[in-house]
Amino acid sequence: MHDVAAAAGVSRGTVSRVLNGGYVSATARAAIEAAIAQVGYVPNTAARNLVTQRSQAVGFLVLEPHSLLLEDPNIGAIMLGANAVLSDADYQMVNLVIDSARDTERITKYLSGGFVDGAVIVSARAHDPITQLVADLGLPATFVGHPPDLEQGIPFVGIDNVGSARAITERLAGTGRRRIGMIAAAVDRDSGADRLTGFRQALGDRFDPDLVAEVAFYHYADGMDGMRALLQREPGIDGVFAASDAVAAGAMQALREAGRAVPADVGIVGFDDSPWAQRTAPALSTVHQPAKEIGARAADLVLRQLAGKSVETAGVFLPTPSSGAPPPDRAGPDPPSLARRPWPDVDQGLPRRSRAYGRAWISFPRPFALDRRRSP
Amino acid sequence: MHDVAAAAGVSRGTVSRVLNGGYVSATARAAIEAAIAQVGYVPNTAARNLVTQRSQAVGFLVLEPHSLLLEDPNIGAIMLGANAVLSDADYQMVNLVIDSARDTERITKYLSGGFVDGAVIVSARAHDPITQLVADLGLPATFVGHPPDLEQGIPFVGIDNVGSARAITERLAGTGRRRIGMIAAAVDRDSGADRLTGFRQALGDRFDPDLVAEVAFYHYADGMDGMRALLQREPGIDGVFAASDAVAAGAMQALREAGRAVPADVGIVGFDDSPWAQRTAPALSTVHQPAKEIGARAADLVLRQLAGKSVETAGVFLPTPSSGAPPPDRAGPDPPSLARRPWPDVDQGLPRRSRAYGRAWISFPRPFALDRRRSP
DNA sequence: TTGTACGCGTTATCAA
DNA sequence: TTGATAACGCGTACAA
Repeated sequence: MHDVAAAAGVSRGTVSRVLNGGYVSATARAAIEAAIAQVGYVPNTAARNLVTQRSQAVGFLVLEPHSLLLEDPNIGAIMLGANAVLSDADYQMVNLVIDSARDTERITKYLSGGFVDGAVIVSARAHDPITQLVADLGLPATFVGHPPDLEQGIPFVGIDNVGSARAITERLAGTGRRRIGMIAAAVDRDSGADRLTGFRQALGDRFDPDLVAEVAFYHYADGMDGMRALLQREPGIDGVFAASDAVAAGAMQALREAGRAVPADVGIVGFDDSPWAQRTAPALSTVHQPAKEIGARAADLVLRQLAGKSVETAGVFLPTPSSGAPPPDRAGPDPPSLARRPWPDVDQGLPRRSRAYGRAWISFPRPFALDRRRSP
Repeated sequence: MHDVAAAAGVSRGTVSRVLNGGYVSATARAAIEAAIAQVGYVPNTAARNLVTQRSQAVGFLVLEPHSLLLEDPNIGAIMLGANAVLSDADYQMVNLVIDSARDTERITKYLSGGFVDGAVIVSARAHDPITQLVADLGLPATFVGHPPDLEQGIPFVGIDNVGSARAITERLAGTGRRRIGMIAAAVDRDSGADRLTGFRQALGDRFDPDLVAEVAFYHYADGMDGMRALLQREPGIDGVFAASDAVAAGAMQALREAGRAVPADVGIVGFDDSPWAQRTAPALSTVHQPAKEIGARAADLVLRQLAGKSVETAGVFLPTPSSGAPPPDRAGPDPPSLARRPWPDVDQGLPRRSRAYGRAWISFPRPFALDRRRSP
């Protein structure tokens, strides 16, 4: 900058003003811009951050194993949605995966060091140290999912996991399955716990804790393990609610290995409406989750806080999968009915169908992939 | 820091010394550490960066569409490998996806602003502006894949795509297929171009340009499109080399829709040995690519430059898939033979088998998934 | 409209 | 071993 000022024959203050907007004469501005181009000047962000106390960056915190970032298209889609909003506002999104005590330590430094102005936090559990840190720092943040009770005052955005899980379980039960189990993943996260709750609610008296296999993550491999466990406990199982599509895909693999036909012998439903749901054979019925929009809203809530606007700290529930109304951008004037509507896939653009069922929107490849009467 | 110094009754210089290591008396150190805890002091990284001219962060640049980061387990695995090495050295990896002119602009600022000390660059093409920027900045960097000719002096790490593609194509041809096509993705990247070259070399006189469908990305959807195009051009096609496993999975879906059986009617091979390869039915034969290690080596090369060590700028070719030797950590004393060996999957840990075939290591789920004589 | 000068929070140099 | 003090590169209040 010194060089630029010298080349343009002005003071550094004037250079700074043309960079940031201030009263500058046209001649001075022209001279400075020429000098900038000539010298190849780029502002030093560290110095700017130091004085402005801002970084123009927002962290995207994921409290899951690194591998899940690749496995789980749901997290990926949330990330994409957040990134779209952030880059649009000229913020740089910084991915921060916390998977160990060492990660926690390094990222604690990162967050407190002024590297980010705010954060979107995914998969936080109560008592996660990072959650506490964000609160202590007063870092503008938004949770994806229910916040731990501690952190009131931090907004969140999510879906009605309980209602959606209940709805798809009821649908599964409606196909005449008698022994219905669940592969419940990540019950230490609110999403996992809520989906289990919804499953339990749907089954009521018929709920059998023995038919719930708990696994750690929304992971293909965990789906295989969970399904094997269920088969061992109850060979007569004929229906399974998998906590995510990836889990469902793993479960189907385990069933194939066990020689069970899907959906003839065992019906499976998933959750997320991710690409997994279509790439299984047969394609999965699943709950549509507006993952990209969740990410976008979460990022937007961070940006609003950054702009000093007021924000509802109570939380935002996106309507698509759970409120009984179709997603806003596709909503017709009528209340949701059983009429089919075209539905774009999460990220492939392949046509699917969705239907309001109870309080949930369920996405499926055929009228209903599980109906025994329709499968050969 | 001022507060800490005051609370401990020392100068800021002494505080800085206990933070960064220097001669400090035990009593002073104790007093300062107590003060740090009491005040809840965290160093300001922006200020530190300003004076040290370092950020302890390394960028992971991907010059692909955002969605590919989710779709392509290969990029993901490279990222994981890089991140493991970087976090181990207490560097923060920052993900930078460049997918538009606006991204380029924002990330240019980010890179020139001192936000990162170095970069791992994936999928760069010649003449990518970012490539030029990195060279101009003198930013310590490593390319994954061949570097564009321009940027000599920047090291790279890759595999022998030509040789591997040739080997697996020869294997495919060896199963008796007569009309063999290729779905060539990303031919504007070196990996895509090289795989096409290898395919062409393997077929020699039998190479028919009409049987090559070029698609933009290593994408499931592109695989479907490519396969449809091939089927239209040559209904009698009976073998396909897909440029990646995701492309192969898409191609299989298209074949399924067209009523062709795999591998009975059409044999397919892929590339990457990613989870895609196992989750298709039947599972794919594919070229094993040590993606995690590629990422790790690339990150390591950046770190070495940062440490001022000399680095071979010519490039590193990892031996696993292409050099004719088995991967270092699993290599026996003997030269590779046709004997089977157990092989852990890229990230699932499921057992697979690999075999040296010509210059490439090929990973497959059965003796050879394509052998017609072995499939019903 | 412009230049001057101070301060942002650290590290590094030097003399003590 | 410690304490002053000068950078680091920039934004901005203030004076001109």
